[in-house]
Amino acid sequence: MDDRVKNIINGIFPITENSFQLIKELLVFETYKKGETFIQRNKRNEKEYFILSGVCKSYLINPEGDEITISLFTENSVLSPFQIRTSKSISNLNFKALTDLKLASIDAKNFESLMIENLEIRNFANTVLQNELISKVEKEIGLASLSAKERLIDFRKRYKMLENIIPHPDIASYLGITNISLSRLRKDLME
Amino acid sequence: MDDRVKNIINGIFPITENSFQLIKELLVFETYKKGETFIQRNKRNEKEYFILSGVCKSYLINPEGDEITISLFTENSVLSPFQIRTSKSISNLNFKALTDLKLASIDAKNFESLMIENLEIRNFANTVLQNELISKVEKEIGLASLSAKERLIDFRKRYKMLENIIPHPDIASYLGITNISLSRLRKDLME
DNA sequence: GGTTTCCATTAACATTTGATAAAAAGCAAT
DNA sequence: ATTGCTTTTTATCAAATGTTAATGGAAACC
Repeated sequence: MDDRVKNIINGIFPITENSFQLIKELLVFETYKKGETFIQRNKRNEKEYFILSGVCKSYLINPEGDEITISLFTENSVLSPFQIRTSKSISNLNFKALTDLKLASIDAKNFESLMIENLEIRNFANTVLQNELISKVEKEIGLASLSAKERLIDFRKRYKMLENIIPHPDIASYLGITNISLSRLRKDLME
Repeated sequence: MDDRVKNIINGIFPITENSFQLIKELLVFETYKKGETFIQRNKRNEKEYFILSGVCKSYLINPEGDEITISLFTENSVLSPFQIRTSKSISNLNFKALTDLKLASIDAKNFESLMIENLEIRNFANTVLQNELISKVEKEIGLASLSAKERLIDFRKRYKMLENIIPHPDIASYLGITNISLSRLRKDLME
């Protein structure tokens, strides 16, 4: 299991075995069942996560009571942006498992201590932050310049098999449409 | 003019006079006329900017040849995210002045050298990066969960007088709608 | 001053998307 | 297999948005 975390980190910013040992000692493993909400709004989350297997989403609840999918997080990625705990709107986000989920977590305060004393870990965290920003800008570009049908086509490229694994309403709200409209587009794209 | 830059920096992350002097020596002042594109796609931009006055946008050109507004940047803000020069999609962005524009620029390589040797400046740059990410997530939340009319209402709150200053087609594409639709919504909101 | 270009609004029509309800298809547990 | 539950699809109608084109006005240019 530890090796899975090492692979995730090295896929983002390679670090030495010594640096990884510092992280390894602090790792805690967690599992959640499909449908479980494991971070709730306004409950300060003081952990960073590595996704070992499964898919989850960040979401918020609109005035009508619907869950709006903001981001999707897949296997072998880092879940929460490091260092960002100050924004009110972001702290309102919930996180829910969309499939059975295996996570490795690390206490945020402990991790920040590591960042201060270890340049490699700091660079890793900074790279995560940059990647987050890049992916946001890319999604921003997609939402602003593509039609719903084009966004679905783009989604299929970026998230391959996810359409067969997670509930369609979650995909639909990620794309900014209803699940009925998603169903129509799916039919449309089958010719 | 230097003081303007100092105020912008201190509004984001306060630094000492000594640290500011390091930046001050490297500042170059630039002006652009309304409508000028001052960063063009694929021409690597090796500067960071402080916006002293005016408004500008980042945009890309879709296959139909239309300009799609991605972000708006207003007076007293920092324009380009530090350290992010690697993403292909982001390097495809253009930047255009939407009003007459006064900028202070600093060579990116020089600035990075300052970041390495000066902790305050590094923290400032990191805060800019975090703020960028926060604002992207907030925009993402808005685009996914609000109707076009609600997005316009939100836009008016966040950008106050901008609607009277910059061309409506730029606002419309920022909101993800056509300028004709924007015109209808404007009429609608006047009751 | 006059011309030209760009911008904002409006109208008419086509297309897309949303809302609601109902039917069909999967899936899990017995 | 059958029963329930959830998810996905389909149908119908209403609302929102896009497209094209025409109009009027403001700003920029010569």
